[in-house]
Amino acid sequence: MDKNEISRIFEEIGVLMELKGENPFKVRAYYNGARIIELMEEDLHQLVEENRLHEIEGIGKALEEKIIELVKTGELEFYRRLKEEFPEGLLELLKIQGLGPKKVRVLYDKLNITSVEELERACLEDKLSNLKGFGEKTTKKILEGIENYKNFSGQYLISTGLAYGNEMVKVLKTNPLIKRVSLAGSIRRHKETIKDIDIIASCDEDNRLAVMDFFTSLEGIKDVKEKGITKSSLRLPMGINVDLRLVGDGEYPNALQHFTGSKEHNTALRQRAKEMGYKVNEYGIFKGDNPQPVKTEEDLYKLLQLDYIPPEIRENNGEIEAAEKGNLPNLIKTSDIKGVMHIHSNYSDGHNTIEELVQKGISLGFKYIGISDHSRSAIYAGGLKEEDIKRQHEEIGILQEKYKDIVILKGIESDILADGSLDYSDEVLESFDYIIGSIHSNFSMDINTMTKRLIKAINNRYLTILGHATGRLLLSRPSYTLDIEAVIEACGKNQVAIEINSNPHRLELDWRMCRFAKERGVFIAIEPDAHRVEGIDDIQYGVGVARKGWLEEANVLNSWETDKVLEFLRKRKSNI
DNA sequence: GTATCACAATACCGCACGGCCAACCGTGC
Repeated sequence: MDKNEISRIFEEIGVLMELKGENPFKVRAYYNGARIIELMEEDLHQLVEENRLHEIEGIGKALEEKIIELVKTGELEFYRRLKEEFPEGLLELLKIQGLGPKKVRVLYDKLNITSVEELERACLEDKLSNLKGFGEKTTKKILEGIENYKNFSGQYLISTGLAYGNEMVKVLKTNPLIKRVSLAGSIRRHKETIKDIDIIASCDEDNRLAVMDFFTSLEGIKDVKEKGITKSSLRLPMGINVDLRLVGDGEYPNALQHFTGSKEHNTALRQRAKEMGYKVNEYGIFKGDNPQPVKTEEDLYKLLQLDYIPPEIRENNGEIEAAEKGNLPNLIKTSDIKGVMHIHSNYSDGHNTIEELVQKGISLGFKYIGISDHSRSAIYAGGLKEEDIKRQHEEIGILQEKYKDIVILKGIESDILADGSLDYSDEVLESFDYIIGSIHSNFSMDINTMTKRLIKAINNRYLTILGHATGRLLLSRPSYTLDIEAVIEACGKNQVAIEINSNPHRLELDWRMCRFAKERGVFIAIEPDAHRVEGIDDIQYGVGVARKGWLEEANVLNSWETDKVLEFLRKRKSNI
């Protein structure tokens, strides 16, 4: 059993214990354990072999025993028994906004509600208002939550898709019968959320059955939903479906192109092919009945007299016209990133010391790294008081002496307060190299008040970067209401950069707005919002969003050389 | 359940807000 699966089980144990009403700290120990295992760099099996699990902070005797049982037997008696105490549907109910373990428990105990459908019916029949702690407003709120849930159900974050998808592809590559294999579909296009994992592979016709046997008997799958010689579908324990399509190697480029989509892109591409006297489908490209020789996806686009269109921008947003004219953007790459500025240290709610973060930056070849802890109003996150800031700046000074190959910047992630002001006096704000401004509280404002609040912050000369501009959390919380276009325009006018927050739950500024920002001369900072060293690797997801938004090096602040970035920060601050 | 400078007993981010019910509890950041 691999660490992702063990992490998932601990997470679920945490949820079930909350339902049971266990001691909240005990519950947190399991959530904490799940996170530690997920982010662990060492080999879990090796740690079990060497009996070294307890050396990890946060893993005590009880969790150690459970991990060992899972690794050795693939099962966990404690988990099995815990699961039996509640019907499976209750876990789904917890995903509904406004419903926590306590309320779900009451719904189950008093009304025997075990599924979202039953809950919806009970709300519509007004059965909840008789329950203690429930009233008219709660029912209304739950119904809204259900609506929201329905829009999100069956979807997963791109990070989840990539983690499992890449692993699947890696395993398939070990099979010598498979000639070529790749992820396809929305994962390959780097959509922020995905429904399933699509994989395309090629092999000789005689080997199809053997390859499908291999695929459907892989370790760690929950069940096989369908099995054929051209398509098989299976489900992973966490619920996500994986489809494998198997074609001959000659058909591979077309199949890959076809199943990468998007549907809209393919429709437009087929239309173009038709005008040129070709026919394109998932099996090939034809002139009359004659298949045209195509060895790669690149060949296919070339035959249609187009530059190669990267998968991320295949959304029928003008990419075909641009490819025709040779005007495709030279999309930003992860290797272009020269530093990051949105990182939390253990001064606030981050896990690592500044020195550890700096060392990680150096190991990634960064030329600069900025520390931006939470500001004083973010009490839940240990926001920095003025004396903490002084202490932090002193430490950064000392570290800068020690590490000469990287520039360490003094930043802060300042809360944008309800009235649009930043979280410290001008004198304190002046002491930072840059300031990221983000909204963390008072989300429910009408569109005008919220837009004014943001624009007031953007007009403040100390604000350098607007953090997670719309506050959405993918698959759980919609953006707050704001006039995003007005906000972007204000950023352009003031030369305030906008962040693409690379945390897989955020991934905003949304790629759909990136081109709007680009066209208005707004610079984008692709930031990890890391709370521990490993979190910095999340920039890969942010880069995916930037690519989807047609961004190039010139648009991305932290792909610039150090001098240019420092100049940008200095200029902004002195712009009175 | 974990960590701890008391090895048995204690602390573990802490506050705002909304809603139900009348002073608080659950949810969410």
